[in-house]
Amino acid sequence: MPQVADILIPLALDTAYSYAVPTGLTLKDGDVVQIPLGPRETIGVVWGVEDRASGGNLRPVSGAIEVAPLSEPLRRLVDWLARYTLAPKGSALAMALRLPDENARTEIVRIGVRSAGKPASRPTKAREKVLAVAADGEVRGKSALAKEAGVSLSVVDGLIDDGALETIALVPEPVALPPDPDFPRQMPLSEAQAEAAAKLIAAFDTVSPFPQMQGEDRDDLAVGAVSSKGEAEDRPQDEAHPRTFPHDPLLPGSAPNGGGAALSSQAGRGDSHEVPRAILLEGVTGSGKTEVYFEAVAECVRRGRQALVLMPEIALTAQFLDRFAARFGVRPATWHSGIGGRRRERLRAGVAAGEVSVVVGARSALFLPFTDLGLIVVDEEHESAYKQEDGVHYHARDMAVVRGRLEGCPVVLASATPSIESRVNTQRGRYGHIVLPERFGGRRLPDITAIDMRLDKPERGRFLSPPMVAAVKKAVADGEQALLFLNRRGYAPLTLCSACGHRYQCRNCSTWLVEHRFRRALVCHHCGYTERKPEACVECGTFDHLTPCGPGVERIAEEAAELFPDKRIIVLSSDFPGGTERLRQELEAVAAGECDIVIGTQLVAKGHNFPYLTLVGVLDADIGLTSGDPRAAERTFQLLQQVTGRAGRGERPGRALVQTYQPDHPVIAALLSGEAERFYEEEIHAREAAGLPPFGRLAALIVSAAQREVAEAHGQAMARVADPPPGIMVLGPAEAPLALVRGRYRFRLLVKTDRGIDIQSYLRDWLARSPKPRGNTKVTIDVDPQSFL
DNA sequence: AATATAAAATGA
DNA sequence: CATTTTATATTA
Repeated sequence: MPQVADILIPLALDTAYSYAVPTGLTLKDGDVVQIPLGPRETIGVVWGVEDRASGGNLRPVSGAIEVAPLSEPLRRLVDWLARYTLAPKGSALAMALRLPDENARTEIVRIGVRSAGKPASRPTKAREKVLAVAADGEVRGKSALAKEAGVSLSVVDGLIDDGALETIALVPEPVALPPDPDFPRQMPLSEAQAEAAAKLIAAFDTVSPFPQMQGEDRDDLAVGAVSSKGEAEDRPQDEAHPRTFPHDPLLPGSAPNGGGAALSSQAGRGDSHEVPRAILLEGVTGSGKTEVYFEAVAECVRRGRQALVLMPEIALTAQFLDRFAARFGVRPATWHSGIGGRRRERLRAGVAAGEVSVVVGARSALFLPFTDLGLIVVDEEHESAYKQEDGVHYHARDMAVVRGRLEGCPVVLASATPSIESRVNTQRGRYGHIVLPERFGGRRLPDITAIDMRLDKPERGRFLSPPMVAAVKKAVADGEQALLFLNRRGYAPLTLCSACGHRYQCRNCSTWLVEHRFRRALVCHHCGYTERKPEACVECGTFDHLTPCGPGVERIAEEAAELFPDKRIIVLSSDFPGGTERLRQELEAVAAGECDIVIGTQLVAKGHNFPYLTLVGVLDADIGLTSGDPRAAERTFQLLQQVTGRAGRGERPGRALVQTYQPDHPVIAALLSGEAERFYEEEIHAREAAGLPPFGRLAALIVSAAQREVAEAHGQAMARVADPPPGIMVLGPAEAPLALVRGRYRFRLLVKTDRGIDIQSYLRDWLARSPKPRGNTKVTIDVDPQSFL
């Protein structure tokens, strides 16, 4: 019987294409094959094979490619991802299968050298130094040998020509050395840590393994799928998303025991005996969460299975890798966007072969071809960096929960400041919850005190209030480190001419230009537009009347330098002069105590630990509280809790001072009292009272109008949704100003649907049926289905 | 994504 | 009307 294979191609195609399987070729699901597509050849993955006559008009599969096939859980993850994010299946596949890089194919053989045992014909001082180093007979890289001997490369080359050194092809170093789960640890776990670790380890035996997953479970893998009414929201409907593949247990309607009708949204929900989909590991800053989940990683390795630790890219620091090495004896294999070429391919191959047991990586590591995944840890689970906002829109934390269920392995979400989603999920019993309420080693959390800026005013033109100045003065006098936190890059967020009142604005974005004094430029933080800072006002021509309004970190540095002239001050922000490598070095230097006062943006709140830091001064806690973002309060609270938590993690106790104009604001009050729980309760209630779900499946609908004149003719550049289509709830704003972004007017609003429909095509159809706007306006819709509220 | 085809703009 | 640029459709 001839065979037909359904091949999914890693392109923006939503359906698999059928190809004839040539006689003599055996294919099974997941195999990677080469296929003709139009006039060219590409690769694809077998998504299904059927015994049937091809009908004669199908093109044949060209051949199989000798790489590890995609495992069933990974294929199901692709299906799930595509459906959940409304992305074409092929695009989802492209996350897990990248076309083989031609550069990576050609193996680069590194040449090593070692002593040939005979002396140099004409010995020189430099040559002797090299031979002395090489005398041990070890093989070294050429440059490594030259560096060790303190000579230049040409000396080594000369000795090779001379015959005193012999060359040897280096075996490529392994992508990762095996971590040792029983490596002697330097610091014993605290009682609380040991207890938490034991709970995590117990989870290895309670997760439901993959083959048993069935019934309502299948549909209910969803992670962010709870509305205010607590009903499932993301149950896709068959008619909106016709099934293409013969057997896909994740899709409703294909269950052996009755299909879609049995998929009650109530079934299985809220059952306390149900196995949790993930475990939230919540530990205050300094509680040693990492050490706790390292124990789960160790247990996973002991069981011979693979572990994946996801981190936001910025948190993948040398500091973290060293902590890993202190526990496991070696640094882990790492995966992030910067890893390319051969290294990337070899790591993939190592993971697929099961040789690499632990991978620490950024969100894209989620799609690595693990053969036997036994644990996923999502560190800093609240981080918004887990959201991919271009291409396929997905949230890596949530997809980690999905992959964990598909692989039948525990998923640990770790954070000091968990997201609202995870809190709600723990409240509802969907996620387990382990709490570490106290710091490791008996250290205390920093005392947080507010400075009411209405009472303690800074001097004119200054931004540090007297109590803040006094606290910094005392800390540095005692030889301690102080951090002044202000989440604003540059010198001043707004520049105006005091002669004519002209405000410098971005020509693309309707935002104010931020002065960067070091660079002598005005910069738009929205689109990156930069112009030289003018000598005279561009509007009225007056000299010396450009006035900076408000502070940025550069301006604070200026003030601090005047107040503390003999102290070492450093400014750390993402636009650090000298690039990321220099920035990394500076962060290390600060951690080593080579600095007295750090002035930083949110960059310093994440990833790095500063053991000498005892004082954190938040210069403006109110930033971000008034923005239109519905998550503003949550984000601000998390950021402030993270940054104040930097203090006092070393020997000496820490404290934090918070400058604010609204000490009674719920966010500030919660921060001061340390009552995070209550804050989140209130936040969740507030959202429900406002008719918003605590979170849900949302789409941001972006309407772009092509022409400025037309947009402005339409009622003062305001756009509105007069009549949303049924099934779509507009969360707001119903009417909003058009923002000019890269030459196009855009209008962004949040919509929500509780139906399993394809939001994008649904809205397109609705738009096509709506009355057309006058003039030459082109309206397009772009949907971002992963913008969780 | 790569390629084919259609449509629009350019130019003598 | 041929040539070049740009937008849109197709790939099994």
